[in-house]
Amino acid sequence: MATTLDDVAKLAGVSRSAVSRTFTDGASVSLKMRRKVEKAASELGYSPNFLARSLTTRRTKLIGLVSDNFHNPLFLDVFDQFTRGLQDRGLRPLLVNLSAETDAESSAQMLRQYSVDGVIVASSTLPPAFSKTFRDAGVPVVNSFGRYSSDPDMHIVGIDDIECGRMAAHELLRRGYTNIGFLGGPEPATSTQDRFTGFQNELLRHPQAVLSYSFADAYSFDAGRKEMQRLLRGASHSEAYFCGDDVLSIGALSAIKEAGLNVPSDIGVIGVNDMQMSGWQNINLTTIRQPIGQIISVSIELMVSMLENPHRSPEARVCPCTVIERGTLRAPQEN
Amino acid sequence: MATTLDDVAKLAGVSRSAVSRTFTDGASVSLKMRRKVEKAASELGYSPNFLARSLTTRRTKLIGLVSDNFHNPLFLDVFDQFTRGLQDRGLRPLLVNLSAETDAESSAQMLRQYSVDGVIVASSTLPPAFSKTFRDAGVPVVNSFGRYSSDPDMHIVGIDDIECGRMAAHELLRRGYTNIGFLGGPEPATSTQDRFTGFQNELLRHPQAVLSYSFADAYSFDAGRKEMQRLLRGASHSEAYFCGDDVLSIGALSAIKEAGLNVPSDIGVIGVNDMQMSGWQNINLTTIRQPIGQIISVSIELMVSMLENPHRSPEARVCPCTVIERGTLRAPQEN
DNA sequence: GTATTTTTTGCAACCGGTTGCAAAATTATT
DNA sequence: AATAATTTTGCAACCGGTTGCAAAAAATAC
Repeated sequence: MATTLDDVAKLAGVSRSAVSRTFTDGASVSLKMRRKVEKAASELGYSPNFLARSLTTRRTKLIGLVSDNFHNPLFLDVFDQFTRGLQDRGLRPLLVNLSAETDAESSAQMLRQYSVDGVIVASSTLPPAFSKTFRDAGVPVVNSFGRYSSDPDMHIVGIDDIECGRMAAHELLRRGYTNIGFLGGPEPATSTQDRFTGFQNELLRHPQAVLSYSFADAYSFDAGRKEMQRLLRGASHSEAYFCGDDVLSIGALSAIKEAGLNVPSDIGVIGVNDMQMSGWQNINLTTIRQPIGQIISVSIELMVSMLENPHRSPEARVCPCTVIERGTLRAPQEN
Repeated sequence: MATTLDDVAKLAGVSRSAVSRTFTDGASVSLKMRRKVEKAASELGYSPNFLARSLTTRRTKLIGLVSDNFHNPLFLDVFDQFTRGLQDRGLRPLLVNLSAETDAESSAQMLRQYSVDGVIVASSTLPPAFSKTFRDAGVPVVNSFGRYSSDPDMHIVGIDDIECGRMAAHELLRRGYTNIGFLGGPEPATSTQDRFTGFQNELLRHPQAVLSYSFADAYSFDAGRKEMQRLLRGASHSEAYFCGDDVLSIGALSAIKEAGLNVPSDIGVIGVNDMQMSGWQNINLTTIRQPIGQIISVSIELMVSMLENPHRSPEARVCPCTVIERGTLRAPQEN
C-alpha cells in the first residue's frame, strides 16, 4: 500500500538508517546521500509514518483537546483558535466531546492509549479530578477556563472570576444603579460562585446598594429567558442585572422585550464573555470581555513549554477582563 | 514509564501473545488464562497502546475531521454531533481547521502521515479537489455538506440546493409576495449558485413574480447587514428576501429594524439552516431547515461502511429540507 | 604519503504491539 | 486406556520506523 522506508532504501540503494536520517532533522547525513534519498523518496511519494516514528521517539504530537461545552457559541471561537494555534506549532488536536453521557474515566484512558503528548481541558465546569487523572499519569495537562488558585496543582489559565464580579458591580454602581440583581449561571459552578462573591463584596462597600439574586439552570438562552420572565412576574424587579454570561443575557433581554419593557431605560443588563454575537447591532450587549484569544495563546504556550520540560511546576495564569460598553446599560449619572 | 505488554506477561508468567490475545477481541484464550492476565493487567494498570497496535492491524480508528467553517454558529452543532457520533462508534476525530492561511495540500499529507482510517470533509466551500487527494491515496472520504451530483466521484452527503431554492420561492409565493429578492451568500459558492437556480426557476413559473438579486460577501452578520442596508438605500426594495443563510438573515433583519422598518409587515425574510439561534424568541426567523443531524448521521454511517468495504462505489445522499414557519414572513394570503 | 581526527554510514537491536504456525494441552471418540 | 480431533499456548517474525555503536570513508595534520 503506502510506501515505506524500506522501499525508499532499496530504490536509492542505501541503508534504512540513511533514509530515516534524511527525514529526521538534526541527524547527520552527507549532502550527497540526502540528494540520493530525496530523489528516491519523491519518486515514490514517500513520507514517514508518524505513528511508527512515535513508537521510538515517544512523541506523537497529538494533543487531546477535551471540552464539555459544545453549546455555547463562544466555544466555536475557542475551537477555532485552539486548532489554529496548535496546528501552527505542528501539534494535532484530538478532539474529545465530554458531553453528559460520555464517561470521563474512559475518555481519559482512551487519550492515554493514543499516547497524546498532552491534554488541554477547555472547560469551566469539568471537575478538577478529571484533569488530575492526566497529571497523575504523567501527561502534561493545562486547564483552560479553569478556576484560579493561588497554589494550583496543575496549570490553569483563565480569568479571575471574583474580580470579574467586582468589575460588574463597579460598572453598575458607576452608572448609578442601586437596586441591583445578580442573575447567575448554574449555582454549583465555581465560576458562578466566584463571580457572586466578587459582585457581592463590591456592593457591600456601597451601603446604598440593594442586592437580589437568583440563578439560571444552564448557560443558555432559554434558561436566561425563563429566569428573567420569572423575575418580571414578581412583585418588583431590580433596575439592572448582571447575568452569568452572554447567551443568558440575550435570553434575559428577550424576556424583557417580550414583557414590553425597554433596555436600558427600564432595565439594564450586563453580561460576561463578549462573544461575537454580543457585538451585533441588534443585540449590542454591554458585557465583560473574557480575553479568549489570550487565554488560548497562553494555554498553548504553557503546553509547549511543558512538552519541553514536563516537570515544570504548575502555574495559574490570570488574564484580564475588560468592560465593553455597548447599549444595554444607561449612561453614567452625572453628579 | 507506561506499563507494556511485556510487563504484564512477566508478572502473569505467560507469553506475550497470551496477553495480546486477551486484549484483542475475537482471539482465542482459555478462561483460566484470561483471568490470570486480567489480574496482572489490572494490578499494573495496563491498557494496550493503540498506536503500536495500529502498526500491525492497519487500523488507527482515527478519522480526520476537516472543516473551514469555524465562524458559522451552525457548525458548533455540527462539531458536537460529529464528535459524539464518531466517539459512539469508537472512532476518534482528528480535527483539522482549514482556514485560509493553512495549506490544504500539507494538511492532507499530515492526515496520511497519521494513518487516519478515513476523512470527513465538512464544508460546502472546500474544492472537490481536496477531497479527491484522499480518494486517490486510497483513504475513505466523505464530503458532508457537499454539492449534490447524480454521478458522484466520491461520497457526498448534503441537501439539494436547487430544491432548497425552489422551496424558498414556493413559500414566498404561497404567502402572496410578488416582488421578491434573492440576497445570496458569496456568489462563487456552488450552494449560492444552485439555490439561485432553483429559486429563479420556480419564480419563472409564476409570471406575476418579479425577481431582483444580489450577493453578500460572506456568510456573516455583517455581510448580511451591509447588503440589506445597501438595498434599503436604493430606490425601491423587494417585499421579501430569501437570504443565503441564517446569520446573513439575522444581519439583514438588523438592518431592516435599524432603518425603522418592521418585519414582517414591511419586509419579509426567509433564511436557510435553522440554527439554534434562529428559534430564539427575539429572532424567530422563518427559515429552511437543513437537517444537519441527518446529514451527520448519514455521513458517519457511510464512513463506517467504507471502513468495512473501502471499495464501495461512491454515493450521493440527499437529505430533505423543510420549511420552518416562524415570524419573519407574513401569513399566507387567503383568496 | 602516512597517521590522525572527524564525519558518514550500516548493522542490529529496539519501540509495543499482532499473528501464522507448530507444539502442547485438552477434550471427545471408540 | 489409547487414539483422534480440537483447543490453547508460545515461538518467532513482522508492522515502520529510530538510534547507539563500531566500521568505513572523508577530511585534516604532519
